[in-house]
Amino acid sequence: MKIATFNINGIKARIEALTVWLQETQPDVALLQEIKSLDEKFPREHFENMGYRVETHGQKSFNGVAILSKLPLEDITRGLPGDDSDEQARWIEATVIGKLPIRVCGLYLPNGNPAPGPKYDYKLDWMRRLKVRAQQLINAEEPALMAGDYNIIAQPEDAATPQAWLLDALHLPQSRAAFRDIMNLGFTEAHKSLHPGPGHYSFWDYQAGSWQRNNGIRIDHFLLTPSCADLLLECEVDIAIRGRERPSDHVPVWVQLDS
DNA sequence: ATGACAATCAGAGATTGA
Repeated sequence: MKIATFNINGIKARIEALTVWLQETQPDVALLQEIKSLDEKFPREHFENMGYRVETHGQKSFNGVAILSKLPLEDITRGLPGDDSDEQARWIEATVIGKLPIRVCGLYLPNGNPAPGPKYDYKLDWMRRLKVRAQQLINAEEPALMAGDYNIIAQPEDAATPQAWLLDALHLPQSRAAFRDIMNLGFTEAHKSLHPGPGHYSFWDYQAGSWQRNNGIRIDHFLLTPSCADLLLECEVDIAIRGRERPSDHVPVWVQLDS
C-alpha cells in the first residue's frame, strides 16, 4: 500500500499539478494539506472520476485537510480532539482497508510564527493535543500513522541553513522538544529511518530563489506506530515536483507499506 | 531589510504562510 502526504497550498491553484502527480505516482492514499477550500467547493468529482474516494475537512481560505483513497475508508473523523473551540481544519483520520487495515491520520500542524505570541501558544497547545491522540494510537497496538506538514525542523540537518531558523517557530527548542516528546512515545519517522543524514528537504520557500539554491527544510513527515513501522518497505520524497510549472512550495513524501 | 513570492478573497490590498 502506497500512502503519500502532500501540502498542495491550495486545491484551486494546484489541481493540474496534483492530477499529473497522482497519475504518475499512483498512491493508494493521498493525505492533502492546505486545501484552502470549503468542503462543498472541493473538486470532489474530478478525483472521484480518477478512482479516488474523497474525504475533506475544509474551511474558507486557509488550512484544510483531505484524504483521497482508492481503497475503502472506515471510521472517518475530523478535527483534532481536545479543544471544542478550535475552528481550524487541520486533522482528519480514517482506517484504510487494504490487506491489513491501517489507521491513517492526516495533519497540518500550526506554523506558530511569530514566536512568542498567541500563534505560538496555539501551536504548542495543538502539539499537546496531538501527543494525547498519539499516545492513544500507541496504546491501541495496531498499525497506524500520522503524516503531514508538521511545521517542525526536528534537527539542524533538516535545514540547509539552520542558523537562519534559530528564532523561528519551526525550530525553537520548545517546538523541537514537543516533537521529540511525541516521537519518544514510540514512533518511527519513516524517512529518517531509511535515509539518515543531511540534505533531504520537503519545502523550499517561493522567495529568494530558495529552490534554485537548494535552500530547503524538511518538515513533512510520516510517524509510524511500532506495528506500522514493521510494515515499512520504502519512503521517498518526490523532489522533482518542485521544479515544475506553478508548484506548491512543498513536495510529496510517500511510504510503501507491506499491507 | 518595511525586502523578496504565492494564494485567497475580492475585485485593492490586507492576511497568511514558513
